[in-house]
Amino acid sequence: MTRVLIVEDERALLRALAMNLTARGYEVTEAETGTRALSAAAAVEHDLILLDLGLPDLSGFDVIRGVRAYAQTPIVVVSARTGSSDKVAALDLGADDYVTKPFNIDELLARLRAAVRRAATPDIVDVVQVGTCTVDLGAKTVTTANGAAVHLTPTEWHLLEALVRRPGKLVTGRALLTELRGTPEHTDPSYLRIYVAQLRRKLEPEPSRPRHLITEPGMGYRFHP
Amino acid sequence: MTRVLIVEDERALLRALAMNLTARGYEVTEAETGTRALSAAAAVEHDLILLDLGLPDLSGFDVIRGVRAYAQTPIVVVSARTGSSDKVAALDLGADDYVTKPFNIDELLARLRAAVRRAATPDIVDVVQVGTCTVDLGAKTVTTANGAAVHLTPTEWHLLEALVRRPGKLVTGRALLTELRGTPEHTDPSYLRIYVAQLRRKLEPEPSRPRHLITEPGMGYRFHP
DNA sequence: GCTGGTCCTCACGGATTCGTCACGCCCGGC
DNA sequence: GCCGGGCGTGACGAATCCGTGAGGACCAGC
Repeated sequence: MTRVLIVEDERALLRALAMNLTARGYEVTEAETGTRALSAAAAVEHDLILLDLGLPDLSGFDVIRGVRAYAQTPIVVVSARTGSSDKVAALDLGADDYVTKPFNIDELLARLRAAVRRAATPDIVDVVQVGTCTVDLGAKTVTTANGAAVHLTPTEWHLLEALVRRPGKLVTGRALLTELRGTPEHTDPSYLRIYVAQLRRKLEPEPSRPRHLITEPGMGYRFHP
Repeated sequence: MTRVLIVEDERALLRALAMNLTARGYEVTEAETGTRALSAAAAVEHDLILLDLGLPDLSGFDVIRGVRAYAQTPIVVVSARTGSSDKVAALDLGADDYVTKPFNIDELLARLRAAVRRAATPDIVDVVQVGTCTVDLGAKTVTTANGAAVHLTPTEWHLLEALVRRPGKLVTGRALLTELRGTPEHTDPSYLRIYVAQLRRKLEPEPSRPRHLITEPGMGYRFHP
C-alpha cells in the first residue's frame, strides 16, 4: 500500500486527485495548507508527496525545504507556473519531478509511479533482531522471545526506526530530534533520554546494561545489531 | 565527475548538448544510434543517460529496456513526441523523467541534476585505514584488526577527522585547535598532545613509535596513510 | 466528567569526559 | 657536559552529560 500525501489548496482538484488515487489503491492523506502539509509529513511517513506550489500560507518551496530537512520522501510538484525558473528552483531544492497544470492524468500517474519506484529501497530489511526481541518494521510489531507482543508508542517507534534503519551508524541527538518532531531543533535534548530508556526497558534483556541501543557520550546513539 | 551518456541522432542537437554539459563539468559520452548507445552503456558505467526516443535503428523504448535489464542508471528521455501514451510507456519501462522538445536548457539541466542527485548513494562511505584499524568516518566507528570496536570521545573524533581529511598534509597546531573548539586560539597548545597521545594509544600498533599520526616538531601533526 | 494513555518537563545521583598540572624524556645549541 | 625548549605520559578536580524517577498537561474514548 503506497501512502501519498496530497498538498493542494484548490478543493475541487484536491478531491479529484484523492478519489483518483484512492481508486487506484493508494492510501491518501490530504492537506490544504503548507503548515498542515508539514505536520502531516512529520506525523506519518509517506511514500510520496504530491505538492502544489501555490499555497495560501507557506510557499511550496518552503514545504520542499521543510520536508527535505529530515526526509528523502519523493516530492512531485504540480504547479500552474510554467516558467523555467520555478522549475529549476523546485528541482534544485529537492523536488523529484515538476508537472505543469493543466496536466494529463495518465502522465501524472506514470510520473508518480516512476517516483515511487525509484525511491523503493532494494534492501528491505524489515525484520531486525534486537537482543531477544524481533522487530518487524513493516508490520510495526515487536515480539519478545516467547512470542509475547510488546507495545510501543508512536514516539518510541519513530526513535527505534531512526536507529535501526542505520545499523551500526552513529545518529546524533539533533538528527534524532528532527526525525521525531518536524521542528528541527529548539528542544531539550534531555527528552531523548526518556524514550531511549523506555525502548531499552522494553527491548533490552538487561536495560541497565544495554547491548544494542548504545549511547555514545557527547555524540548520540547507535544501534548495534 | 559525473559521467553522462547522450543518445541523440540529430547531430546538431547532440553537439550542442555535449558542449553544454562538458562546459558544466560533466564527462560526456556520445552515441548516435541505439545499438551504439547500448554498447556504450555496457562498456562504461555512467551516472546518467540522456536518451532521445527517435533513433534510426532501435526504438528508444528498446534502449530503456536494454539498459534496465542490468542497470539502474538514471534515464532522462528527451523526445519530440508529446503524447501522454509515449510518456507513460517510457516512464513505466523504467525512465526517470521525460522532457518534450523543444525544451528549456535550464530546466533540462535541473532535471538532470535531480536525477543524478536521487541516484547518489546517500551514505558516503569514507573509510580510512590507520594501521591495523579501520576508521569509518560516516558511521563514526573504529574497528581494530580482529573486529573489536574502539571507543572514541567527541574530541578525539574531531581531531582524528581533522587529520584524516587531509591525508599526508601537515596540519598546524593552531588549525587543529580552531577545529576542535569554536574559539580560534588562546588555548594551551600542550593540550593537543594529550588527545594525540590518546588517539595513538587507541589506533597505532606501537603508540610509542607512531607510524600514521606523525608529529612535525615545532609545526604540527600529519596523518600518514 | 472521568479514565487511561501518551507526551514532555524537572530534578537529582552517577558516570564519562574535559582541561590543567606536574614530571620525565629527547634533542639541538652552547 | 650542561641547558632549555618541545614533546609524551600519568593523574586529578571540575564541568558536562547521561539514566532514572516523579509528576503535570493534553487528548481520545466512554
